[in-house]
Amino acid sequence: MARTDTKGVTARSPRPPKKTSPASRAARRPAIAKTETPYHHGALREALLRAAERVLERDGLAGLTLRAVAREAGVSHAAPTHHFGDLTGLVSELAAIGFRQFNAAMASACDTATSPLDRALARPKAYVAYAQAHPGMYGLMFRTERLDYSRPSLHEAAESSFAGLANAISAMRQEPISGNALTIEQGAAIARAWSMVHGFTMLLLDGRLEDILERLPAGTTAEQLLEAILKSTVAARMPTST
Amino acid sequence: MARTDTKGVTARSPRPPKKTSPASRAARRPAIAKTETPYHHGALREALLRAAERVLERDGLAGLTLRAVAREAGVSHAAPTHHFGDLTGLVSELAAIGFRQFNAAMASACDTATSPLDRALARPKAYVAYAQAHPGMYGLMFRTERLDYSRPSLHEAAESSFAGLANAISAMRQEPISGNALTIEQGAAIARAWSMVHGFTMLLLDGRLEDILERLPAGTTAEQLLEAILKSTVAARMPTST
DNA sequence: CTCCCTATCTTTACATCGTAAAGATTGCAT
DNA sequence: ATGCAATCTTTACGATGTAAAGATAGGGAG
Repeated sequence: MARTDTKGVTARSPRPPKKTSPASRAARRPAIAKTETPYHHGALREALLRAAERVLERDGLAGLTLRAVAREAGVSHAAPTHHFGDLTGLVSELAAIGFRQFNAAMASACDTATSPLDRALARPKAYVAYAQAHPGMYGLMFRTERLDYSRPSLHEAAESSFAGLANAISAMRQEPISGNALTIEQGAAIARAWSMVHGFTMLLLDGRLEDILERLPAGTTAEQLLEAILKSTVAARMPTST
Repeated sequence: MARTDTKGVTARSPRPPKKTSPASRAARRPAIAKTETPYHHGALREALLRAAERVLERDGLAGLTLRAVAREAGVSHAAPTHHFGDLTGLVSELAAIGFRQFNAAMASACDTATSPLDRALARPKAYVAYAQAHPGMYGLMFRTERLDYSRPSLHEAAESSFAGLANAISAMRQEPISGNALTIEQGAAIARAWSMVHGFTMLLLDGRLEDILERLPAGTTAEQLLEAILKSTVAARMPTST
């Protein structure tokens, strides 16, 4: 254990001679064991991201710290710095992964839909389903102030997610959306759909909908509540659907 | 300055004799100055809450730490512990204050409305307006995992906020809402309204609506976007309003 | 009126975190 | 082969939350 950051070890211990003996590490890894943690990991960046996702799912957003991720990956606590700069960097790259997962889930949900009403319900339901399946990741994507949207990967993934939403609204209104300009009605339609689903998701993940759910007929699930919301909304807004 | 937590002072300094001389403090406060920080503050709890609100508005959610609040109030960093237990306690009490402010703002907004359409628009607009005027507080109330809703003050204030929402929906649908049971339609109406406004607010505070706003006709404000959303929603849902 | 008890506040201590800086190691180009 | 640069580890430091022990004062019991 050359790693100093193992949990529970006092950092203020009286330290040995100033210069660490160069032999100490080599002695433990005598040129035979390549499986033993080599000094140069080779693919640390990806390993750290995988570790971060594991930590996020296991310990939640609060547990997602630089040092915890380094521990999970089995490297020294300062190793992530070189690949991500700081916590914001790591978290932003992880959020980009989340957005890509999310986009993939949305796309596959749209494929399975047949009727136009199904198409209208499929996306929001997939949206909430993703958030429920990956609450930590969703929280990371939408609730963290420590996200740097100037990072290309995150910007791109989030932008793509937004484009998917705009396209869905465009399809539902049966009018094309010009890339750069929006009418106030189009903007309102997009913002409304997004606000509704995002708000519902946040309230659900925060347990704030419990008050409503427990007053509904016994056994009513969040999905059913969402569906009830969507159906009345869509019925009032879809053009001439029987 | 008997306070050790003044920013920028190394905590690891070689400390003087084990026992602090009891005269040191008395010498600086020689029974004359009652304005000089007395050992017993008298109303520290309220002073800490006021300080916390100041810190929150000045430095945002990230700056709202126990020690920062103690500094702002001019007491030792451990003083808040006695009154709030831990950070969750302080933050929860502050959130309760926020909910009460919020409820008051909503109530006064409803008073000024005249026409039924105004009544329908007044609440959501006041909701977003509050969040924009107090972004830190709103974030504290709705985005912090460190809230303990089992605290009576917070539970009560949040409950009252929810009741206000339910009443407004009840009035708009022109049907009374029985205290304990809800039909699925009623629940959907409440959850939809709340999700929409909450989601819009979150996205707005997070700057996620900028993408939409800058594509709208130049100079369109968030309020106008919200109004466009609300008008189409209400028009589709209000019973026989011209 | 005095004395002690208890609530209130301060000091001290420590584990943890993010981050900076310097040292160690290795791959790779020259 | 050799030296440079990228990668990883050590060390260090300020900040935070929280626990525990010490200091102070207000107020009731005698």
